[in-house]
Amino acid sequence: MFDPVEGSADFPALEQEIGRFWNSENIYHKSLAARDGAERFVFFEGPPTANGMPHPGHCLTRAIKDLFPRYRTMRGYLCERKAGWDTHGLPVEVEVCKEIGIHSKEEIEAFGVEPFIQKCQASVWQYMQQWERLTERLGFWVDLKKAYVTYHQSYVESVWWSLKQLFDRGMLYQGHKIVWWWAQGGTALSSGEVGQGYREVADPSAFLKLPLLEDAYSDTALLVWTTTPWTLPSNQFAAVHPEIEYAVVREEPGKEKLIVARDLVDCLSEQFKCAWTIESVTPGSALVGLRYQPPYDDLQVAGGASSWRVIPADFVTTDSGTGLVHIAPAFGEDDYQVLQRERESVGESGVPLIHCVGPDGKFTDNAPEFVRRRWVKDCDKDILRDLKTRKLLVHQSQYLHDYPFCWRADQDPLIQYPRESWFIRTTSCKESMLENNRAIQWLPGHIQDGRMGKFLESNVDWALSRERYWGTPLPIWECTETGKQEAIASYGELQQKPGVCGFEVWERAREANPELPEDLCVHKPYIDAITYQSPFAQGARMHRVPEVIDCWYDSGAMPFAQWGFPQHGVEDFADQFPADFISEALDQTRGWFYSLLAISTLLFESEGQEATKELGLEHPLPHPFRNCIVLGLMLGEDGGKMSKSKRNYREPGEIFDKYGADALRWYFFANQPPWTSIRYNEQSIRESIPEFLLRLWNVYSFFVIYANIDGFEPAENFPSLSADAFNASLTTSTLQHAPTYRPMAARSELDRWILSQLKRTTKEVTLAMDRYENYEACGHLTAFVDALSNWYVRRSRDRFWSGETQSTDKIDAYWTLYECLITTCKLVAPFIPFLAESMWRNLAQPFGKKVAESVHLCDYPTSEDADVEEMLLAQMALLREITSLGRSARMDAKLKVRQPLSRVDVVLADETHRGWLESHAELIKTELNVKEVRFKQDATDYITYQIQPDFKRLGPKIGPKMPGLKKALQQANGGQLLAQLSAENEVNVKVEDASIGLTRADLQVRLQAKEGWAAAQGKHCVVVLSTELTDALVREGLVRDLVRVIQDQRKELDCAFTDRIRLGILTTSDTLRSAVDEHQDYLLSETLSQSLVFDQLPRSTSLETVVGEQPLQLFVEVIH
RNA sequence: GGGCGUAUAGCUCAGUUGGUUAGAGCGCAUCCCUGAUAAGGAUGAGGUCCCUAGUUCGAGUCUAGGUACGCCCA
Repeated sequence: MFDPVEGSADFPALEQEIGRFWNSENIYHKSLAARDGAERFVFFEGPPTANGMPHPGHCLTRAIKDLFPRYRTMRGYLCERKAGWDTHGLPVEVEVCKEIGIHSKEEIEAFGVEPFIQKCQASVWQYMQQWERLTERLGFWVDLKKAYVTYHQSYVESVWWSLKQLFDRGMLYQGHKIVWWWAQGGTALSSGEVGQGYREVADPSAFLKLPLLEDAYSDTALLVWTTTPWTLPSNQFAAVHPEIEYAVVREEPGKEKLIVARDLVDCLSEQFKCAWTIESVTPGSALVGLRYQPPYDDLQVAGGASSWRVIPADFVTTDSGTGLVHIAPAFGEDDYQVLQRERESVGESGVPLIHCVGPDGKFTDNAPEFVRRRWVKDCDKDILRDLKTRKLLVHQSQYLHDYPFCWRADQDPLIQYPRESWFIRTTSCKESMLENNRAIQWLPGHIQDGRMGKFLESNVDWALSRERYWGTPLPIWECTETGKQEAIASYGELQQKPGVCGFEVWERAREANPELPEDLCVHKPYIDAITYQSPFAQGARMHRVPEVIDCWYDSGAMPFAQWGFPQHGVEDFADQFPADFISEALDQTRGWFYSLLAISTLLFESEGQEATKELGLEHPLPHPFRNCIVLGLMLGEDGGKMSKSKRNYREPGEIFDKYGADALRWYFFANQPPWTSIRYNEQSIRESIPEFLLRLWNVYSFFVIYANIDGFEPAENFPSLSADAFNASLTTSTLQHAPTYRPMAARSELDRWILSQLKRTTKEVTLAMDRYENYEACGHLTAFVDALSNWYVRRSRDRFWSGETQSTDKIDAYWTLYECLITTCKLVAPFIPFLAESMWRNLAQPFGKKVAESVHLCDYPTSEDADVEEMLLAQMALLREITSLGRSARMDAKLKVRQPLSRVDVVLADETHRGWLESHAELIKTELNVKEVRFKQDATDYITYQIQPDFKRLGPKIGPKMPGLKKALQQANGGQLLAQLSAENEVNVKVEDASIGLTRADLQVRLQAKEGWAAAQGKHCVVVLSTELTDALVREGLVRDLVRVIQDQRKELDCAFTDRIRLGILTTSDTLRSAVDEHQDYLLSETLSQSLVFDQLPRSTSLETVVGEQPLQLFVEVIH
């Protein structure tokens, strides 16, 4: 006996129960143990941060991350799934600041770095429970207990180790970086944060003169444009494009001359409402080197001789401005690079950075007196007024553009500002990164050359350091005397240093609070306290530099840091690198995907190869991952970004409770390829249930109901097989030992058909999944379940209902359906693990402990080509088309299926399968409720043949003659043409004076039903109905209709399937009465009636109704 | 402003190396089935394949330009 199955499934409840089973029986770990020693399938978990609520987007990521490891495990690979948590970074600090109600770095310092860090550590786990619940409820199998955590000491030390490698190889260096700076908060913002804060503002737009100091250009000034007047006191250069032409213009004789790009002369003079005449034209290159009078010369610096000159720059355009660009290297990325280049050409010390703004965003004492100590943006107006009085301002207006503000304090504009920063020389391994990138299989493919490729091409050195608190401390110690630096790879290494001290700060903290996690000892401020004797100078001490690192580096280091490599996990790392599969959303291209690639390439190539060899690693040029599915972004129900405040999505928890995790998973996998951005939509999730889950469930439930009624016991009298011979996944090779099991070849055609279909599906699904194409795989599964439900089961119902419980045919049907279901639940297990498990547990249960206790411990089905009867599949498809067309024709003629008809004629476009179809006339008759089926070859009475060239075949041969041929064939008599073809094998068609010889293969034939027939045409055939109704047919139809009414009534009366009834019919219709007389036996047996009278039945319910057009009163009495 | 992507039925989305009648599900309409039954099934209506130009015998598909939206970067 199988456990009875509910007709209407409660998937959420079922899933909870399965989840408990997995937990209590440790199924995940058993699935690993079962693959012990097998080839690995390596999966890396991109660590989410647990200090934000998980939302539907995370469900997609986690569903995909679950699908392929499950699939591969069933395919025989060992796939460990180690969870991970990203715990460092600014977002954590911001959360904590919010909690204690502070903002700036000063306030953090005042609050105390120590308590602040402790709060950060605690805050990291704020939403841990929600994450764990979601992970479990979704069925994402991942080892949460062994999760790697980026703030853990072992992780931090692993990161330190890698940074020391880089430092020792000169790949880690200090330099300046122009950052977006939040002056009020005293911190740089990451690009992501800056991106959030752009909004349109009106800034001043000023055109001003920079008078040239060269004799050859007396009384001439450069005209430059700026939208940030506050940067003018820091002006250092004026840039021109060497290949642009510049014009010297003058408004009227005697007045001063101006230099602007020639192409902009008209546009600017119009804007300024002045009439310029061009005096001369010169290429930009001729202007290079000219000295000019800066707007402010308060910053005369010794040795700054090369400043305040015209320099060449490629980024200068004539799209806006004047074609001459004011350069303030302190306040612009491009500008800063100009300075760097100048420094390279004249020697580092030659060109100091002109700079008169403090980190607080206020002018320093180097600035002109009237702006000192004032917030720079407030000084724009005063600076312009000052320029005006000095007659340097040519024109002034407003300029609308996007400008970034602080995302936390949206009144604070950000400014670009130079900061001392640590860099990783990623540009030195750009080529290797590109090479690695090419070795990765990206899905979708365009990421490779597109977003990732382009990003790598424009690679700049990685700005690693952050002037923050909660992050992996940069493990560099610096000599107080000489400034010389060295990198440290572990806490232990530090403890070994001569004259080391400062551990007491940590120890005191630990004493004061024994609960404090040990891991904090490698964090600020404790680590900062540790100093040691300098090896570089007698008596000097080594102090750590204050910075922490970019948390993207943390995540990119996970391939080795998750194991604590190289202090621990050397073998684990060797075994599980690189990854076979990773997946995250598109936004990780420049995030995790890049950090993985960059770190892996940096560490393990060139010099690193030596270390690689020493450590026994096999991969000289690693691509840290082989296959990467880049998920599309998930949008809210309104097509906009998902946003909590807009409430444009459902919480995952709600979805799980209402529809279940399988429904959500199937929606993700089967509705679109995962890389398209999808619109999260509750409706579609709901629809994935009847479309697939419920259909499968219904077949399963059908099987269980009847198997139990008929006592079908697959394990009954099963021979005792050795453990080797008995496959715990219940494959054919095992089932075939059952005494009543007959080989596929011996079974009926329908059985062979569905089993062929099953095997083909298995093959297609496997091929698709091996290519990481879940969407395609789901398509095949949907088609199979449809075939199983809507053709196999439907066509087989009579066999299951037959009274001969032990007939071979019936038992074949059970075995066929059983095998289909057993295999299907293995096929769908990676996709909808809960439902699959529930089915498996029940279906396999008769075999007891010999079978796998979980479907996820099974081997994935495989198929042999030889078992697929391709011909049969094609024939059955044609048969289904014929019945479908027959129904269509009936619909047109308004003849319902219950009304028997005398005949259908089927005209085939291709005669290949005619013989087979003729032998299946019986089936067509039943499906279409007709008395006779005729296959006709010549059917010109009701068919016209439309002949078209086979474009694909003839295109290359006849090319331009195609339209002519098409027309000629259209006009020809199709029937004749085909007749001629079958007689002579070739016909000649005249096209534009040429004659083209055509064979049957060169043509495509379409059939078209002529008007006036109840006919329907498909791709391969036309079905024509005989619509003539004889009295006998009408009578038969009436009885079938009557049967339906009686069956309705049985249902109304809550009859059990086996209840017998008595019938009474009162009617004035002779037609109906004679119809009933004629078909009485049929009527009685169909409705399980013991008797029929044309009279009332006293103790019964009655029903007034109409059958056909005949009114009657029906009496049904249930016999108890 | 630059890069990448997307645009196909009322909605959500497919659409193979270019092949001439563009598909699915939902919704809608009409109907069927009634021993899987608060399910199931059939049929139908519904399309300027974003626009313009080009390449080609042939373009939803390739090229160029444009429009709208999204993401990334500024």
